[in-house]
Amino acid sequence: MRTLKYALLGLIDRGPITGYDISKEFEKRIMANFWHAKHSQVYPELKRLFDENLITVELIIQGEKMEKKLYTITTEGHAEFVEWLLRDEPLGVTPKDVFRLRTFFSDFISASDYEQHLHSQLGKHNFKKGYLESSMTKSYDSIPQYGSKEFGDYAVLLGAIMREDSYIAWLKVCLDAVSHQN
Amino acid sequence: MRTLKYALLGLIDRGPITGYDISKEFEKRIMANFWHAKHSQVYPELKRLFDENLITVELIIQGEKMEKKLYTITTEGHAEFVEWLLRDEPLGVTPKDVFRLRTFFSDFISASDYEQHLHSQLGKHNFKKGYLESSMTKSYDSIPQYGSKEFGDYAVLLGAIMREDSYIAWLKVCLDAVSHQN
DNA sequence: ATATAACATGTAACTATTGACATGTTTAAT
DNA sequence: ATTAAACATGTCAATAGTTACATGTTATAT
Repeated sequence: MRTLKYALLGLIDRGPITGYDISKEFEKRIMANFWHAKHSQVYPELKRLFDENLITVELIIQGEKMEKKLYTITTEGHAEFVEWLLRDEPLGVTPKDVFRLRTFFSDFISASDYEQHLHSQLGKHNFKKGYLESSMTKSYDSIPQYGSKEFGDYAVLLGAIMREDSYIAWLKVCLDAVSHQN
Repeated sequence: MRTLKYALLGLIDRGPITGYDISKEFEKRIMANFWHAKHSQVYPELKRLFDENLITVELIIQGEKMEKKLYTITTEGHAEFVEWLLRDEPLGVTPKDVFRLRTFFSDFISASDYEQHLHSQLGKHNFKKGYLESSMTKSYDSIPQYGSKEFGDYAVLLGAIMREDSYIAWLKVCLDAVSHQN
């Protein structure tokens, strides 16, 4: 499906960007809430997009001699990206989730061991939710206008918070069910 | 991380099972709500678990001559599985989501094109939610006791329904935001 | 009877992803 | 001055996962 290709094209279509900054998006920024790739996957894919004439590259020097590569989208690149954006694909496979897998097999461990797991998970998801909510209040006090870059950022951030809320609610239901029974 | 290894060990630990039935779990059953593997990945992994002495195999004949392989867990296999179950691992990377990726880049398409996408997604997730809810009402009228196989089944099914609910709620917020602005 | 779907097990080639290796520069803090 | 963190770009080996190829059996419906 080459989804990484389109993730890169989208970022480059927003304006010239380096491979390093693209990798940062995947690892620390808003994008990390729904896509991920290591730099070892990003650099070869950029090379490939260049070979396919979907992006161009400009070598620039930062400071004394440090080299950077600035990638820019081509007309074909933009066309292919928008064509992908408009596609309506079937729902992909449900995402894998190791904690749900452990829950599925929880009958192999004691109620108190599973309860401990649930508390640990709750802590991690509450922490993540807190971080997401602070990003939200820091950046937005109202819903950005559709058509701006900010709308996309806002929508996926909101989606990430709602996903954490739902996960936390599920963990609490599980905790309730377990603790009322031992 | 070899998570597939533990997913297989867990299924086999519930009782002797064939590779075919394991594949069915991943593709059609409750398990499909949080893990997935094709039979082309399952068969080689079973071979590997056998080589590692974590499972044993018994060849049985179904009907006239059709061969089946029944896998059973060994003492070491059970020990390794429970050891994994009790592990507390850090939160993995956030799952990839192509629709969130499209939303992130929605400023490249018109409001009405994005609105159409949202309606399509809503249809798919509502359908999935309906299917999950019918499985739920068909199988459970109360919360199963912790420690039973049924508790795990129930918990992950409930989690899947809550996940769909949250996704649908998010799609509706996006739809609201877009339709009030064009 | 016969066709279709489900049962049953595998391999091979390819794509996607990760983790480790490898190297060098610039900025900010002490 | 020096050190640590961040900047910046790559490769390589291994693991994970998908798609297509390959083959044969049994049960169910027409």
